[in-house]
Amino acid sequence: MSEYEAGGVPEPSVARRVPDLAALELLLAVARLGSLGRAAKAVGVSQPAASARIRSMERQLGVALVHRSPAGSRLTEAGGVVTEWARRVVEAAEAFDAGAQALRARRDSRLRVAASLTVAEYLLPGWLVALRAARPETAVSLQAGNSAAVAAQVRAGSADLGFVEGPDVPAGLDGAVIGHDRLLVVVAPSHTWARRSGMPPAEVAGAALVLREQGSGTRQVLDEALVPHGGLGAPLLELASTTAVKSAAVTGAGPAVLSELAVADELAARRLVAVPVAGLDLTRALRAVWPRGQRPSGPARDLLALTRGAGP
Amino acid sequence: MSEYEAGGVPEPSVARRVPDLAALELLLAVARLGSLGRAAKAVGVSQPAASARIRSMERQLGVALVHRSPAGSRLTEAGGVVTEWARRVVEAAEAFDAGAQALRARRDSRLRVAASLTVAEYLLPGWLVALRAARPETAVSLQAGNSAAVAAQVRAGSADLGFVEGPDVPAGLDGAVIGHDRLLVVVAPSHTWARRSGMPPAEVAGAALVLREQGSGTRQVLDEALVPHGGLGAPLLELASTTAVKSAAVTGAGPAVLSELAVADELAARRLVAVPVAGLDLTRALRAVWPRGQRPSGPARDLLALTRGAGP
DNA sequence: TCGGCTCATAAGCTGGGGTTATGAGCGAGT
DNA sequence: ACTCGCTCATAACCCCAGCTTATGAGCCGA
Repeated sequence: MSEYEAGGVPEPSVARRVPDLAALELLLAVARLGSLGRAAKAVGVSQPAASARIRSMERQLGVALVHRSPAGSRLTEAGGVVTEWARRVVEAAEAFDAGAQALRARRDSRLRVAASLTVAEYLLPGWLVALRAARPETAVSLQAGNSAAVAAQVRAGSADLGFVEGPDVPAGLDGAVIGHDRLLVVVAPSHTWARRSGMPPAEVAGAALVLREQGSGTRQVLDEALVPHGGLGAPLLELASTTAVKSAAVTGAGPAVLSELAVADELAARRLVAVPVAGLDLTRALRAVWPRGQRPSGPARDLLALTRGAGP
Repeated sequence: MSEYEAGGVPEPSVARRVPDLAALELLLAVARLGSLGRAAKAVGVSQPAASARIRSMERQLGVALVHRSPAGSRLTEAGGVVTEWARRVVEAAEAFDAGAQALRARRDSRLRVAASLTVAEYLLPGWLVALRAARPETAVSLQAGNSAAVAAQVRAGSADLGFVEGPDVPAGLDGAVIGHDRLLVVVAPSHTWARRSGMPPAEVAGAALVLREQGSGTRQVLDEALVPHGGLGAPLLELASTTAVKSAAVTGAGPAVLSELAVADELAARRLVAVPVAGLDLTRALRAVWPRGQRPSGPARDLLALTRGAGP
């Protein structure tokens, strides 16, 4: 739906209906500390400001969130639920922040990481949050690029640790498989395929699919995997970004093929359904890589320890 | 860490470092539409405002996000990665919004749902987002409460569909198991137990744990399950909210016992580690319930269809 | 060369959200 | 019983982030 809003009526944005990040953080602080005043101090504003902010949030949501009393403030039942939802938003923001800081920090960081887009987009932020919790002093810099560029950077010594996807360890590097990325055939729940269990690969190959453009990593994997099954047919749509493919699939444009990492949320929320395809292997390894012979140590080792079992 | 900020120095909030939700939405629109002007229209602001907003976002993050050209605007490499991170934040906000709207909407909605806290906090928002995508016209109202209250509401006809946890279907209602909620013993990765694989239940029972207070649902389940293993020992901490227990565990206060739904994020990001306990069954069913004999139809049926396989 | 798209710049307004200062409940301790 | 210390509320004021409209300047294709 949101795909088609370009010329149409601007759909009232969520931002209008969801409180500020600062307000959500304040709410979490109130939940934790049991008092507006202390929460105010914790987030660095005056007590009246905190009180007003919570009140305007209650007005905006149309629900009482806290019981205010001279003895302190407790969450209402609805407040507790809302707080939990708020926590999810704030956590996503923290991941964003961790990633953004790494992106900004160029050289001179204690740990310089180069990562493929898949890893950078879907896995790294979580690791960075965890790393920050475990080793707050570690400053991480991130350089995102395709697997070849990552390998080059690690080889050149401008990155201490790299993350790549693909079948082989790049030449001149050592590496360890840290997980797998599987491509899935996904459709909107309303699509006919959603009820199929176990499609023949040839039928997938012949169907009109929503895909990334030629040359993208996922497209390559798909092309190769389908060669023994008649090769990939003419695509329905070729889009330039994973996100675009995803929203096309969600809006029911047609079946798409995407990394399971990219669609995990959509699958969980049933916005998309995975269609099992019998005997089609669309798995590729995710690897951490480092200069040959130099086992990661220090910060690189810390980060590596967090990545075990990435991708299901 | 954040647990102790009450009296201390206010830690600079993420909100300061993460752009506005509106800005993130705008970035997504630019990514999707390929032009500042069209993105501006899509989110309902003027083109200069959009341009300025993106620019200030780039300044804030210290990274160029879009290539501006007279032919349109494309994301930079970093911009693509940032956009994906932004998408996560916006999606969490959308879940928040879906939940908040349901909470606000009282009677007269097309679908009145009553849900236990666990379901309301962790599962329902996702379902509501999916429902909104599939059936935008369905207005949902949500009433959160404990399982007894939910049963009462469904029985009284003030809710069309209820979600409860517990071993039995409440009297007078029909129901279907839609998933399971398992309690996990979790510790910070630095804790000694983090390396244990397969603890004896008796050792868990005897240890000083971080727990919810007496009378909470999770506490009850734990108490009962540990009776055959010597009963629950004196807790290390008794806290009033799931969130409080969780942050205590994350900061290393001690082992905690929490629903896997509550700690899924923390486990994924390795902020917490689950400790396997051999032969201890801490699973309880999550059920959808409805008035005896009245199979859900219409909107209730739609929602029910989305809940299959909730909880692993 | 014109028309249509792009983005940039300029000037001015507005209001949300902040501040400080102060008051008013409630409860615990002496 | 009084007072201290916490709670939250109210009032008056201020400021700047972000909006708007109006306009200009590149680039491209017909």
